[in-house]
Amino acid sequence: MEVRTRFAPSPTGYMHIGNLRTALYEYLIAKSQGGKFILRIEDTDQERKVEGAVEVIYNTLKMTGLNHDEGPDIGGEYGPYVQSERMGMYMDYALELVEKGKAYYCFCTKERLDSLKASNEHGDAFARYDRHCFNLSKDEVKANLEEGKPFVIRQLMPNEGTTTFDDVVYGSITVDNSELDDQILIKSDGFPTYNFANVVDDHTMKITHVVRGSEYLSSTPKYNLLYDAFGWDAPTYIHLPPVMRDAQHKLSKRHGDKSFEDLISEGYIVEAIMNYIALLGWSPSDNQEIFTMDELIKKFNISGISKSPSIFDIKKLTWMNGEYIKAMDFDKFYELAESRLKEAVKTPGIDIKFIAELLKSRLETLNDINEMIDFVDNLPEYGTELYIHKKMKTTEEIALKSLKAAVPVLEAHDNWTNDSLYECLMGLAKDMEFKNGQILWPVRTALSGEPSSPGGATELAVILGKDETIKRLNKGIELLEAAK
RNA sequence: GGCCCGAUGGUCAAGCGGUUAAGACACGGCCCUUUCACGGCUGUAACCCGGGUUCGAUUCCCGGUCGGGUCACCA
Repeated sequence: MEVRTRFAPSPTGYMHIGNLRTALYEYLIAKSQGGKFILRIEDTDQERKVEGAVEVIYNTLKMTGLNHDEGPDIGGEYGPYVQSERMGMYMDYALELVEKGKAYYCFCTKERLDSLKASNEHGDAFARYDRHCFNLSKDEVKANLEEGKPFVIRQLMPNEGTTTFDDVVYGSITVDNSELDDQILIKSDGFPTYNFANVVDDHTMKITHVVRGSEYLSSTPKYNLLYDAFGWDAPTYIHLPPVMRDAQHKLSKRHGDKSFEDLISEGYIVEAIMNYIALLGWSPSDNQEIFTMDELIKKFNISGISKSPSIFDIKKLTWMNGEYIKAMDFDKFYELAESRLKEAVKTPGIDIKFIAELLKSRLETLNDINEMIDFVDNLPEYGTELYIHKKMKTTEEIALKSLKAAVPVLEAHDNWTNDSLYECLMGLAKDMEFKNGQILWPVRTALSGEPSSPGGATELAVILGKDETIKRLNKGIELLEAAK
């Protein structure tokens, strides 16, 4: 049988990292077995409707390469794929259950339900419905309906025995049926509850593997009973442990955790994000860590999914992002970095591409760019202690000598390329009987005004050009003289 | 509170009755080097606790602790 998984997000306007990982796993489970990945939009909550939110979902799937085989935008055999467009069917299915004696009308008012809860000794959250309306006779039900009394339809749970289901990652789980509440299937406004719509949709869309967060683990017996009531085969369940911010909190946008688009705008690479979240809760049978999507499809297996929650570690993502940047071919990197480079360097005539080459192996995120090269436009204020470097064997005195010697030599030098400049300064070091570092470190420092820079002395000289280089060298001399 | 689930270094994680308990991130050190970064080498650091079962438990069973989830006319 063909494997069919579905991603069923609510359009909230952003892509939550936990949801994205769920989508990834759903995609991988389907694709690793040659199956189909379906997109269904769960927009029944009209109050939470957000403008443009569905587009965010389409865009994210497109960007990440999680291409769906069926969905609202591309159609398919089992549509519609937007839940709000499927409203007609749920009532019929619910009535079918009433017919079969597996569900019943309930006319209880909110007030009665509330008082039921209030009288519960364990607190209002723990009260189960008392089946008051299950005892209504056919005639009473009929009379109520004719009267136009508002009603809901409830699922009739067995009051004895246990229900067991198998989850691929958590194994066999059994609960007492007495724990199960007669949950509402159809609300008084005629709309289905999520629980009911989900089962009907998954079945009618022929979903074979239901992949979702572990928060649904405890309601799964109810779903299974629903499948049984209809006489349908239940799908294979794959529950996923949550992605956490720390040991006790799930990742949540509301508490300031980053969404997918936040990460992108902070300079993270799509592929790195996907690679990283693939490893949050799943591990391959070998030690591979860097994966292309195709490799993931090939290597993904459900048995590698873990049961325990994982904490989202931005540091490891950042490391991985750096790996992706380093491995990327230059043209692609330049394309991604260009706007940030141009934002960071405004001085005309600067060779941005050359800077990009220097930066590529030094960046962890694209957002590091600005901070790393803002010295190009403006030499920062710096103290002369920067000239002191133990390993380079430099002191302020040596630095002053170096800079003073370097200025005339460089003024006379015309071939302003890295190799030529390097040769030139090395020659100077030799003439002065200085160590290489004793020339190069002071020059680098004078040119950048920073303790570290994305290139050495000669590279910075190339970036800045001859005039600016001489100017900054003289500035360095001035500062060192003043510090004497 | 009832029920369900989980627990290996700071983090991600391998492990599936016998191991010197992998690997990665982070952190420290060393090397390379014109700083930084890259690269290479290296170090610190873990089986939640108590009972069983067993010749032998990180691994299996039971109890506890801690953490999470769930118990809506929300999804």
